[in-house]
Amino acid sequence: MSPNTPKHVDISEKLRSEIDAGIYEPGDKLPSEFDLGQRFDVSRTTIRRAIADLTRQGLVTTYQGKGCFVAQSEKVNFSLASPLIYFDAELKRQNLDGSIKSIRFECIEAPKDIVRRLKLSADHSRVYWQEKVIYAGEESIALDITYYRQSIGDLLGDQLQSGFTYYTLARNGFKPHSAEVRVECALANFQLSECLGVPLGLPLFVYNYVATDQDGMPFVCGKTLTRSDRTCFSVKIGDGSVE
Amino acid sequence: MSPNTPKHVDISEKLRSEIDAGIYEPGDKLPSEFDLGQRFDVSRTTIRRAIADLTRQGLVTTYQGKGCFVAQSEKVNFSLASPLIYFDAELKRQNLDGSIKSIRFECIEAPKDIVRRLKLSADHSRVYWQEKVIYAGEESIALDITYYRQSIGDLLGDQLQSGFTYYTLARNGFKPHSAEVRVECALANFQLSECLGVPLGLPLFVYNYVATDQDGMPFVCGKTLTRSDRTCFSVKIGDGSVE
DNA sequence: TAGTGGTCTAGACCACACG
DNA sequence: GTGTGGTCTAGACCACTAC
Repeated sequence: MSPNTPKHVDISEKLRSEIDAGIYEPGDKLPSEFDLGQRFDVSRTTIRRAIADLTRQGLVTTYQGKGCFVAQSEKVNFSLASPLIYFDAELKRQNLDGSIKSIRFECIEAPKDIVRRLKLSADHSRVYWQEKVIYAGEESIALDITYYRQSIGDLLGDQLQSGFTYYTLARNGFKPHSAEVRVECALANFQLSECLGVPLGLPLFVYNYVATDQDGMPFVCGKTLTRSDRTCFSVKIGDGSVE
Repeated sequence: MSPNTPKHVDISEKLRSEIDAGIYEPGDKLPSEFDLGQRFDVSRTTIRRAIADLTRQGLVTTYQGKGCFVAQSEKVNFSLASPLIYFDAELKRQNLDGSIKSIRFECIEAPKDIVRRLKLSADHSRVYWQEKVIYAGEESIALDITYYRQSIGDLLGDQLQSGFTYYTLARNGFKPHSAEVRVECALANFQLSECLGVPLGLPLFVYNYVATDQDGMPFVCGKTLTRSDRTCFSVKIGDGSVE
C-alpha cells in the first residue's frame, strides 16, 4: 500500500479489488465491520469510512442488522435521442418490467421557473404537478417530477396517475415534436434517499426536460432523478441525424 | 418528514439552507469545525460528516489549514450533439479559456476493450494512449483519456500533445462522421482526486465515446471524466431530425 | 505559535434482523 | 439474546496556513 494514502482509502481500494477479482461475488456478504477492523487492524470508524465510499459507488449495499453485501447491477441504458417521458418504452426495449407509483398529483400555482419553462401566461399559470417513483422490476430506478399544462391534467388526470406518461399522452394525441434536455448530477439528500430507497449521498442523474408540440408550444416539463448506479445515457451523434 | 433524522443530516441541511439564503455567500468562510460544533452542540466528527456531504455536492470547498469556503460554480454546458473531442470548441463557445496539460502520451499494446472499440486487427493492435487534464481558466474541469489508432499518433504526436484534440484532428483531415456516446457517473477515487485536484468522492460524469470516419471506421475513442459540480450536458431532440 | 482541517482511535448507545 | 450496521462522542496526533 502506498505510504501516504489514508488507511480508509487503502482499505476501500483493497476491498474493491477483491470484489473485482471475484473473491467476493455479487450477493456475497462481506465480513462484519468488526471483523474487517481486525483484519486491517484499524478501528471500526475507519472501516465504516471505507465501506461508505464503496456504498456511494454502488459496489456494495448495507442492511442494518444484516450486513454488507456485494451489489450487482447491470445499468439500464436510456437513449438521449428521445425525451425521458419515453421511459416506459425504453424499459420495454430492454425487456425490463417497468412500473410506477404515483405519490403526488395535484393542480397548483406554477412556480416561477415552471412558468418560464412552459411559457405560461400570467392568467393561466396553474399546472398539474406529478411525482412518481419508477421501478424496473422490484427495484426503484428513478423519481420523476412532471409539470403538465392545466388543460392536459384536467383531461387526462386519471390516466396519468395510473400509467406511464408517454403512452397516456400519445394515446390522446399529445406527441412531442421536440424536446430540450439537460443532464446534471446531484447527490441523494435525506428526502430523496427515503423516497427512492437508496443510501444517502448516492449520485443521481438529474434529467431536465421540456417537451414541445408541433406549434413550438411547451406542454410538459420536469425532471427525472435516476440512480446513477443503475442507469446510464447514450446517444449516437452524426450520420446525418441524431439516432 | 421523518421523526428522527440524524444530526449530521439536520446540520448539513441547515447549512445548505443558509447558503441558499445568502447568509453565507460564495467565497465566504464558514465558521471552523470547532465553532460549528459549539453552535450545534455536537462533536467535531458530526460536523465533519455534515460538511463532507456539502463538499461532495460541490457547495463548499475545504482547504487544510485555512477553512471551509462556500463554492461558486456556474456549470460548463457541453452539447451532446457533438463528440466531446470538440471540448475546446464548446469551451470557446462559452467564452471560457480552455487549456490542457498532457500527462501521458505513449504507444502501447491496446487493451482488449480498446481493440474491440476501435475494431483493431490482431496484427495492428498498437494504439497511442493519451491522458490530459483540461482546464477552464484556472480550474480543472476534466480528465481526458484518449486512444488513437497508431497511424494517427505517429503522424500527429507532437500536435496532439500540445493542443486540443479536435483542432489537431480537423486540421489534418480527420473529421469524425459519427460518434457513439455513453454517459455514466462515477466517484473520484484517490488517484482521480489527486489528478484533478478535487475532493475524494466527488461525482464525475464519465463520457465514453467512439468516433468514426466516413467509411465507418473508428479512429479514436476514449473517455472524458468531467467534474459534475462544474459541468452538465445538454441536447435538443427532434425538430425533424428524429422520428 | 496558534488555528485550521485531515485522520484515526476506543468506546458508547441505538435500531434492526435472525434464530 | 446475539450480532449486525447506524450514529455519536471525546480526545489524540498530524500537516498545513497564517501571523
